[in-house]
Amino acid sequence: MRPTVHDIAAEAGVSLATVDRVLNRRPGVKAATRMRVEAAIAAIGFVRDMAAANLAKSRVYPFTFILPAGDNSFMRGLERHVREAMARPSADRVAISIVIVPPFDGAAVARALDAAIAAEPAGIAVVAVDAPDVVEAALRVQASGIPLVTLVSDLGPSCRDHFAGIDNHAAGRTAGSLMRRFVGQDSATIAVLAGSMLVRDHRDRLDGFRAALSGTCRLLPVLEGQDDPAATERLIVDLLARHPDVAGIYSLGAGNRGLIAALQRHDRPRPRAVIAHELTPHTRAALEGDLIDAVLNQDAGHEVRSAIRVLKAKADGIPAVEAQERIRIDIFLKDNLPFADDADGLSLRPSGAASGAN
Amino acid sequence: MRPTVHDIAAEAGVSLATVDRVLNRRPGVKAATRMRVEAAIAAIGFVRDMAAANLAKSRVYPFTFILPAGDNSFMRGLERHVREAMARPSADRVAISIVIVPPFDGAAVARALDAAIAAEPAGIAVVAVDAPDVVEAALRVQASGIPLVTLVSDLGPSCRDHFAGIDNHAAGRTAGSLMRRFVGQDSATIAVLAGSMLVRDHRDRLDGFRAALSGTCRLLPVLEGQDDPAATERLIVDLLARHPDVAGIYSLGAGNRGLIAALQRHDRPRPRAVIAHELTPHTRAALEGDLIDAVLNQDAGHEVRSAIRVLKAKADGIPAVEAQERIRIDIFLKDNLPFADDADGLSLRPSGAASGAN
DNA sequence: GAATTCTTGATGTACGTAAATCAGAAATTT
DNA sequence: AAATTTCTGATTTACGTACATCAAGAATTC
Repeated sequence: MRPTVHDIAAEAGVSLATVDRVLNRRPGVKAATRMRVEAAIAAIGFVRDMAAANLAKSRVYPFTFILPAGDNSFMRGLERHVREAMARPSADRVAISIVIVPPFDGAAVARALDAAIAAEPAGIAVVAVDAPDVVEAALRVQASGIPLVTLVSDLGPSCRDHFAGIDNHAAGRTAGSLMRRFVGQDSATIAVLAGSMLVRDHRDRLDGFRAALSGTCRLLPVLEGQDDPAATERLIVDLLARHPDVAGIYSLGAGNRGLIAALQRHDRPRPRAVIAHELTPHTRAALEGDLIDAVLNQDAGHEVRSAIRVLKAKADGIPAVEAQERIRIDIFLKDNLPFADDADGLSLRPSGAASGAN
Repeated sequence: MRPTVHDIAAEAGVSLATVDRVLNRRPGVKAATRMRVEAAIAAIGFVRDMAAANLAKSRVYPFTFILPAGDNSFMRGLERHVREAMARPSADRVAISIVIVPPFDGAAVARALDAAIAAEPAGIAVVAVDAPDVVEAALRVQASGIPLVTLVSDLGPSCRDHFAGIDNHAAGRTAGSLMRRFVGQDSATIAVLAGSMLVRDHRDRLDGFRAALSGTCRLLPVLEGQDDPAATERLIVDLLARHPDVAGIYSLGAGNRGLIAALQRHDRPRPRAVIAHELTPHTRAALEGDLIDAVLNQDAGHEVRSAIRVLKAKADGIPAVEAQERIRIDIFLKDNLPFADDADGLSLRPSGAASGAN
């Protein structure tokens, strides 16, 4: 049996009330007595039963999640994972409210942050847009003492407590390495398709990609499709027409539907290597249909669960172990695809078994 | 506030005792009353507070983990993860005892299983050796009603309740796809290095690898190094001497130390593509030093946590959601390596922050 | 020495569920 | 109708912790 508070009291020769005062840092204990109790705690190796403690406290953690609207598969998958986390009874005593804001709209995110502050939650998670007014709002959040976690897309390290997302520079480097190996020859022509250079994660990926390829391939000017399927499709069709020698395409944003459509329409052999980001129903289908060679992915479920864990820890005043919350960069080929309802943004099944833990 | 048992009682117009009888399937409730209560549960959307329930039950889950001895980095990492799971206070009420048996020794595993049965744990996890006496012992475990999970290496599906490990055929296919892309040319000469064809996971990986490469490359006869560094090193040195044209090496077993040593000693350019399994300090160093191009990995921490979750579920009579417990096949290049104490088998740091959740 | 503060103990209630006991009520059998 | 069995209610204790209250002793100040 694990030692309990009673065992501490017996060991230290004090009453339960005193043990409680020490454990919960309540005033009214002489320094000498406090040390006796702490020695007893260490001696018998007591660890607080958090389940019982939370039960007694009947504590709830009200969290606010701010997510972008739009039909971006990845973001909708993210939202689904948040909703699953809300529904999951094991995710104890967290009460999440979701706020949806227009995509790529810094002002809207800033407003949502201020509204969240007013509601006084125990923590806020936000898919950030890297704009000055968002930074200011984030600083206001921190000033009001509410823990703040950025999700997927970061702000500067000084204006949030934690970033639950991947190292996008490393992701770009990974894409670059794969690209170099996949095209198989030096000085090949490579095209890069981004959503917008205004978002930090896209910029970071591009930097990493360039670094990994430096000197070995010829990079065409970056195409910006604004994550819009139609615009992206036009860009790619045009690219393929004007550069028949393109050996590889790296799509580092979310406009994969347009890319895939263009590749599908293309009548000549497609570029030797096509690498994209985020495993969605579309990229999955493209992988399976050999239109894409590799997909780099960040597991939205992990990110959401990690964000919740970190917010909880911060709310409890426990420092989160950063190393433990690092999000992996997954590489998927058609051969190691997980099942559809495991890791995807959007399940194609009707309701789908909740992908609870991992 | 979430509804409680009291709310059920009020809604159904029965007493708390009756609600308890229904919830815990105790006898002594008329069918009609039981249905009223169940309707009430559904109506108010009651979900049992598992934390409170376990507290009240003061239930503990004694589990036995049977792991192979030896200096195999992956296995030692696995053991470390089990010990971390034991130490973790959040992993509630599981009491794990670890049994170490000689590696590749079916008889020893079988004896350990029988000994475990005698101790009557709430569940057993075992790194299986695919031998007839192990199968028989596994069947005895099942006959005694104890849930059994195979870890990393499987037995037949009929003699265990669950397999906590990767789809090794898919892993082999993935390696094959990468290999084909990395060597970049058809009809290249590829060597395969295995531990032993007697273990199921190695066989499966080879099958998958062959399937992915079928018709495109020339596979040399499989080298069996018995996961022994010295023997493996000799095999590889000999291979490189006799087949200077080898374009790729796939190491599907655990003898990577020998492979790496041989590559290090090699004075001519190494084969274009070297792919290995399991991220350990050795393979990590080799990745970083460009001796290996890619490492396929199964996350030992995930596997251990998944095994525990499944055993717990089985012990509670709840069917585990198989899809949710599927273990990913990770692909690591030097560019997307996680930090050392994140996912590795063995941390090189002194004690290391426990990689608790994920 | 009295008044005040600080420290500690004793005790009780609460959280949501489990589990046991005993007493009735209702339904069934004789 | 009586005896029996089956069902249901009421109540209590427990799990491990949190938290509040009251009283009493110890230490401090005036």
